[in-house]
Amino acid sequence: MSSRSSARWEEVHADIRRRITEGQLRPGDQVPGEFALAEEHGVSRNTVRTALTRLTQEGLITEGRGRLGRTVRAYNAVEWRLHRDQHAASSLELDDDRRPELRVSVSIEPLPAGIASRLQLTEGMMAARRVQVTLVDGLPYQLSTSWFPEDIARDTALLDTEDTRDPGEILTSIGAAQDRVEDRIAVRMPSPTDARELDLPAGTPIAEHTRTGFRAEKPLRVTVTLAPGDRTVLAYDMSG
Amino acid sequence: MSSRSSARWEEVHADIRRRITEGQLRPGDQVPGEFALAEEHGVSRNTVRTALTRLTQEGLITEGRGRLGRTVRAYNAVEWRLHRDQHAASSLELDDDRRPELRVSVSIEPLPAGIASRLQLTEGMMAARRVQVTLVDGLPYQLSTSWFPEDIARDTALLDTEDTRDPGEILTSIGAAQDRVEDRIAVRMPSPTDARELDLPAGTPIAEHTRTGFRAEKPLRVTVTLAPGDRTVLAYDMSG
DNA sequence: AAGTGGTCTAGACCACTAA
DNA sequence: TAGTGGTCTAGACCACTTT
Repeated sequence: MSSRSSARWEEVHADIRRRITEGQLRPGDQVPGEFALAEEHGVSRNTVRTALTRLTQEGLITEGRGRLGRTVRAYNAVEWRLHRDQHAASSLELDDDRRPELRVSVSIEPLPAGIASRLQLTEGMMAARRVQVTLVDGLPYQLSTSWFPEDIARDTALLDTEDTRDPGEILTSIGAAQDRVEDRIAVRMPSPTDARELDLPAGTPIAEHTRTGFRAEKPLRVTVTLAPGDRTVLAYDMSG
Repeated sequence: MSSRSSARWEEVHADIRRRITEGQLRPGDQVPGEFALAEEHGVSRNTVRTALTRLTQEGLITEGRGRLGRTVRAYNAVEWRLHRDQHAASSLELDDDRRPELRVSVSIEPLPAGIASRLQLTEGMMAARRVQVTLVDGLPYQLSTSWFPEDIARDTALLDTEDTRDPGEILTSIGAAQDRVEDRIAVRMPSPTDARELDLPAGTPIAEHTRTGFRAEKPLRVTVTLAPGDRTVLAYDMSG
C-alpha cells in the first residue's frame, strides 16, 4: 500500500505536502516540530530534517527561528505590468494603501561583458549605471539595474537620483525616445548575493528580466530587473 | 581572516561556488568527492553533504549517481519567442540540427477553478483540454495545457491530435481569431509532479506562462505553459 | 526557562555505475 | 569490484525567541 519510493524521508515529505495542499495546514500555520514528526513517523530527527529541508527549498515552508518554529509560506504576488505604451514603462499593481518606495543611485562604471554585447559596445567601456530598488512595506520587490551609453546619459535626468520615473519615460523626456524594446526573461535560482540584496527566503526563484531599448536599431539602454517569484507576476498585455 | 558566518558547511559551500564562478571547475567537470572534501576541510562527511545539497538546490551542481559523482551543471537555454503577430503564436529558437517533437493529446474535462475564472465560466463545467508536450532531443522543453469552451472547440481542429500548430493559429483557421491576448508569467519551484513530468534536475525553477486569448472581450482560450528555467528564456519583442 | 530549529559528528549500510 | 553518492541513526551542543 502506497510509497512509490523507499526513502523514509519521502514519506514525511509527502505527508506534510499533502497536509498543505489539502488545506489541513494553511499559510501562516505552524508546521509540527521536528521531534514530534520524528516520533510520529518512527524515524530519527535527521530524517525528518531531510524532508523539511526539501520542503523549505521547494518554497512550501519557512525556515524556523526560535520558539516559533517553521510555518507554511504565504504567497501574495503582485502584478508587474510591462506596458507597450510609447515609453515601454512598467508598473506594480498594489493595493491602495500600499505605496512603493523607490531608491535610485547612479554611477559611472565599466561595462560588464553581458551588458556590453547588448548595447553593441565594448566590454570595459565606461557607461552610466542607474540602480533602482523598489521597496513595498520595507521589502525589496525589484532590483533594477539600467545601463546607458555615456554620450546619451551625460548631463541628463538619467543621472538624477531624485527622478524616479521609468527609464523609458526619462529617455523620452530628454529627446531620446525608444521606438522598440526587446524583453528576455530568464528564470533561475538566486546567487547568495541576490538572496541577500533581495532579502529572499530559501526556496525563492527569481525572474531576471532584461529589457533592451532601441532607437533606429541603435541600443539606447539595457535594464536588468530581478523580480522574486514570491512577490511578482509579470503581466504583458499583447493587444493589437 | 574571512568567513562572515560561523557555519562550517558554508565554508565548503563558498569554496565550491568560488571554484565554479572562477572557472576552476567548468560545466560538466566532476566535483570533488564527499570524502575528499571532508578531509580537505577537516569536517565530517555530513557537513560536506549539507554544502553540496545546497549547491544542488541552487542549480549549480548535479546530483550524483554511481561512480560518476557530481558534476557542474551546464546551462544552454533556448529562446522561446512569444510573438505579437495576428495569431499570438510562439516558437522555440533551435539550432538547425535540432528538431522539436510535438505530442498532442485531447480530452473533455471539468474546468478547474483557476482556469474557469479566466475563461469567465463556472468551475466544473465541461471544456476541451488540449495538452501539448514539446520534446527536444527527447527532453521535455515545454508542457502546455490549453482550455477551450466546449462550444468553440466542438467538431473543430482544436480536438485534432494530429494538428500541432499553435492554439492561436488553429483558432484563426476555424474562424475564431483572437484580437487580444493577456500573458501572466509566474516564477516558482516545481511540484514533485511537475518535476517528474518535465524530467527536472533538482534546483530547477520553472516559469508558468498563462496566456488568455480574447475575441471582443470574450475569452476564447487559456493556455498554461510550464517552461523549465534551465531550458528556456522567454523572449518578447515589443516593437511599437 | 523551555522549546524550537541549526549545526555537527562518527559511524553504518545500501544502490548505483564505470572500469 | 571499487568508489561514488543516498539514506539513516543516535546522540551532542548551540542560538534564538516566546512565555
